[in-house]
Amino acid sequence: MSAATVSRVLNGAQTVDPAMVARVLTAVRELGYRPNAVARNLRRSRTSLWAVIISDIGNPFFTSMVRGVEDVAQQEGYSVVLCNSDEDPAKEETYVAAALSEQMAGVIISSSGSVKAAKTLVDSPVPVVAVDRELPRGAVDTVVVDNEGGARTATEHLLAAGYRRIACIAGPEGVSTADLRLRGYTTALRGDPVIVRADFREQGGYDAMAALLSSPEPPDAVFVANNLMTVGALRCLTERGVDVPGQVGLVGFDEIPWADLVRPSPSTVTQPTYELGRMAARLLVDRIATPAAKPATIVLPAELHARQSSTPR
Amino acid sequence: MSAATVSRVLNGAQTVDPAMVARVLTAVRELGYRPNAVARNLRRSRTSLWAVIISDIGNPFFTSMVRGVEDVAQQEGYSVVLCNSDEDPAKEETYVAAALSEQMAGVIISSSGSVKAAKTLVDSPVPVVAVDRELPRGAVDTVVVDNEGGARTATEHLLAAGYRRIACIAGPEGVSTADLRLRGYTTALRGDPVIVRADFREQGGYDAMAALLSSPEPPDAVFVANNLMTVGALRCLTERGVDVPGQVGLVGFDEIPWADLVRPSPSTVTQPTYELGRMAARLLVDRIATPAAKPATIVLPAELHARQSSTPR
DNA sequence: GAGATCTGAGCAATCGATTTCTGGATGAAC
DNA sequence: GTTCATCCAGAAATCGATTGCTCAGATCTC
Repeated sequence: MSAATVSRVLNGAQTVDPAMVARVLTAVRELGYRPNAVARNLRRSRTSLWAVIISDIGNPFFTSMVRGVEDVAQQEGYSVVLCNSDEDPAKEETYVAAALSEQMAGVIISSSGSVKAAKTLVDSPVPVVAVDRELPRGAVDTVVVDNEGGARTATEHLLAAGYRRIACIAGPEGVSTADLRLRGYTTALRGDPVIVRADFREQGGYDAMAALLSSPEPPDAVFVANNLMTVGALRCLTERGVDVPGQVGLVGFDEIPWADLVRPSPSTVTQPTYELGRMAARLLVDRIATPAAKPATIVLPAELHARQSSTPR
Repeated sequence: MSAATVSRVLNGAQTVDPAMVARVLTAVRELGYRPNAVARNLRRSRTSLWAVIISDIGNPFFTSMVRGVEDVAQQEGYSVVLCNSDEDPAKEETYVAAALSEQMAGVIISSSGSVKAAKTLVDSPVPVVAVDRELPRGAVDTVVVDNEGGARTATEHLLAAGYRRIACIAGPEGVSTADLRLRGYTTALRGDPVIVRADFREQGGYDAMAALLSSPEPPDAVFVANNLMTVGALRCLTERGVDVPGQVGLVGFDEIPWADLVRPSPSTVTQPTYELGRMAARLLVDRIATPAAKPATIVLPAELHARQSSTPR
């Protein structure tokens, strides 16, 4: 029999005689034949792979999000290729280039801020969805949480709890989540803002907290703009024997795994991370189906979980 | 000019005139030409992708390991496709089939126990490395930690600290790490073993701990066979107001992120997770270079980090 | 200056599956 | 009995880059 017939059988074409179908299937089984997906992709000029480009695979925020993406992908017949840019724009550009070369069916990206990578993506015909962080200057489908609102809520919560000198450990300039959370903080704050920029990593949070503590007028509370920096700040405080929340109150953005087992347990603004990934994947599915549709932006709510670290004074 | 010339330029062949090289390169730049990697892979009948099949993307153990794999991969010119089997043999089989169809250059797998997936892999020509968990019945390159030794050390540590009725919350039967850690525990233990099997997940650890506490003769210490179950056990203990280590001592296998911030901080047997991934990647590189070489097994040491949860009596 | 050697670019085959086109066999209709 | 529609399987083109082979033109040798 010919290859054409086999192909038709394996792709479920209707125009094959049942007896022939049976013959093909037994032959496939006996020979252990496995179609070459590379050749198929070339001929069809499309693949069934999505690239998900995230900026830190070690951050539980992203792993939960990826799970959301993955579940939808599996359901829709796609596989997910996870790319870890490690907050490095050069790595991000490499992965974007690879995704385009490999003719990926779609890209979901949480930008580490590379304008070049963003431009390459937007100029390409590949469907793109931005998740968690907006794509620099890109008019693409986007799923984010209400970063500004969440930060405002956190700051107002600290004010309501009686803290007065509230500092902010912010993220890197140019990353949309960092800037929006900072704006939420400054908007909510009465009095002068005290801002330390850090890098969204644990050590950065530690150093920023240390700097705040050794300033002439140390704050009586901090709002920390992401989970890893919150851990760093907490570690700094406990190492130096600073009483939390007695001497310094604390609220962090993003959830921390097993936050309830940490003492003092940190109050956090939690995001629906799984849902974030799920929505991004849904948008990608829609975009692939109708490439010309107008880009949508979905904003999901962030929620305050008050724990020990911000007990009212 | 012909496509052949362009191909030679882009692949750095020596047989092209410098003037021609320049012409090609400017043309490539102006047209924004991007080679189709799918076609290249088909022609060369190999790709530059590795599949890394792990059993739980939410477990920080794996994310750290993946980072180790990734760093070597990048260095060697490979990209990493991360596949999350979620401890589901069916999913694992799907991913293995996909990896073979897609002509992946290599596979690194932490088996969730599917014999079928293992057999498919071993029978295929694709280079395979097992990491963290041995491949069922597979004679392939393997990188593991000294699970039995680590478990023995943990148990002996509890004995030396004065605990006498030491129970074990073990992992699922048939998974090599679970069985070896259990053996280490029984070997080290003097007296009767008390064993509860669970599923390596948080809820499983919680339930197992609850069962132990409500038994007629509750243990005065537990050895928990992985990190997620350790968290579950700890949560159970703190929720019920059981003093740790006063009433019940605890040592867990695997590191827990920010364990030092948890109160009481859990003693753990830590593995060199990053190194585990790095070694697996190195083995894969070697295997790709010399497919006929004899399979190697590398055993890395596990190290006890004593913290508050196993303070001597 | 004739023949040998070398360089470099194009032609064409190739990877393996998909898909359009083609034609033989079968059956129905008149 | 002839014509025509239908069905199904095989032949062949195709996807786009790579690479062995070929050959024109340049360079070299004696």
